[in-house]
Amino acid sequence: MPVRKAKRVVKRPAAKRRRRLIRLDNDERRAQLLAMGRAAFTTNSYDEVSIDDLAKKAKISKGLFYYYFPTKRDLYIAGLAETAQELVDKLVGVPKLAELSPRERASVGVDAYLAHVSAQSSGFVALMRGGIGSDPEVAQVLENVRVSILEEFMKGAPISAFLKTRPLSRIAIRSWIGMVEAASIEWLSQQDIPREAVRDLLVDLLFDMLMRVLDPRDAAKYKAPAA
Amino acid sequence: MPVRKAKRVVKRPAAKRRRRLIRLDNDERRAQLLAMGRAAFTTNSYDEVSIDDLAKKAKISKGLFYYYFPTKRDLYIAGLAETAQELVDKLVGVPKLAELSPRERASVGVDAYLAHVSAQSSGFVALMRGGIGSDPEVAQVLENVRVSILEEFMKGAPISAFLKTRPLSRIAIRSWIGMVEAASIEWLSQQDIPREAVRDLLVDLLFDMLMRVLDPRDAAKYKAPAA
DNA sequence: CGGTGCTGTTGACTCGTTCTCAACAAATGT
DNA sequence: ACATTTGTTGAGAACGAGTCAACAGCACCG
Repeated sequence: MPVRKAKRVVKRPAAKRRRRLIRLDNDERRAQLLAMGRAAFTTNSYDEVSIDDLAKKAKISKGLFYYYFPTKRDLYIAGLAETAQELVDKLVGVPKLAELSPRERASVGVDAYLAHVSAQSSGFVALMRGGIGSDPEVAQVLENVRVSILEEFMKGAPISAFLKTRPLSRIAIRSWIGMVEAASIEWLSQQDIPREAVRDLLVDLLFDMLMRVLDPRDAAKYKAPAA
Repeated sequence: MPVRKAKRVVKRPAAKRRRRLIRLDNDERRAQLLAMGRAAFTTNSYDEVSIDDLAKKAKISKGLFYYYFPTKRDLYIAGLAETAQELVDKLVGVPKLAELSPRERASVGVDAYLAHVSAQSSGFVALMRGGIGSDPEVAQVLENVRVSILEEFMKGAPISAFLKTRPLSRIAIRSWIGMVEAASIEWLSQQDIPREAVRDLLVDLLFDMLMRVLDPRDAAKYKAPAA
């Protein structure tokens, strides 16, 4: 019979006082870890965050972390999705959106977006920078935010119709979104610009863009004031 | 006396045929590794690329890699900088740029940019997605690209003056750059849109933007054709 | 031709990090 | 009292970045 590797002897030194386990409800613990993870990822980059540290700060064993999240990436993505959802919720919560004209709707929406951005600045930057380079799941989260937001505050305007009929308009809309994000980030890095100025510029350019991309007949409806 | 771990005996088995070393010139090897690194990072994300693998593919020891690059990050950044430089060079190489009107210059510049983007699609995407989330050096490389390009094909137009006089114009320009990048990425993901259409849209919107941000007196000079 | 010094090259090793797993303990039945 | 479920632990496997002392190829010099 082959020599089996000796079973590891788990000796429990009687002298060492046993720390009483703290047993939490499943959801609570998960929530705790998720919150701590989000905090960590907004202040540090992905690799800088170590599960060992996280577990230490949460006063649990590393093993327990993996009982709740299969991988570190899952924690990251879960946090990102939550951050993203908060942004969407904030915008969806804007009251009376449906009653306004397209232009007013866009203005109120962009304003709410910028308000959120400035309130959550570091969280927003963390969301945008993506953390993990080109992870498809991360990209998906960002994609969902963009689509949700547009769908929401462009409801009523024939945006979805454009997307289908004119291929260029899809690019145009994505471009404008890219513009909003770039503007937000730049705006955060300067203190002194009033929100309304940024908002008006973005809204004006949105309609400038629509004018150039839409059928002339439809475009007339959205005619923007000249500069 | 405690049992000391026996010193590892470095035995050179006579039977084992010694592989003759391949000794390369310093620059050659560095170039080889950089090229392989760039290839790896354009098809895989930062963490997916392992120096062990890279060394294996280059048929060298891992130690040698670190003789040429102090860290993995350095390889990454060196590659990124090269990719970025290629983009800048391409645009700077556009002939007779100085002779054109601002609008034509912008148009030619954007066109060259888009041409490069479509030729180097995966390289461009790799450049934009940044790989490492919020690394300051990576951000610096991207920043340099943007500034160089703008400086180059906006030479003559009072861009730098705007940046100083009107705080909003800084945001406006960054926004437009964000727009160009977003448009490029979206354009790459659709096959069927002619380059000229994207180019014209971007240029038109650039001047729409200038109209809204500039002093009315200056703006008159850049009046864009209506949609 | 044999030394000598420089430099490209090796491979084993350290260290840190993600992720695994069998044993264990606290609650919850029955 | 005993059994079951499930939150929890700690050791360690697996792997990757980065280090280091020794080594080999080559040019130069006598």
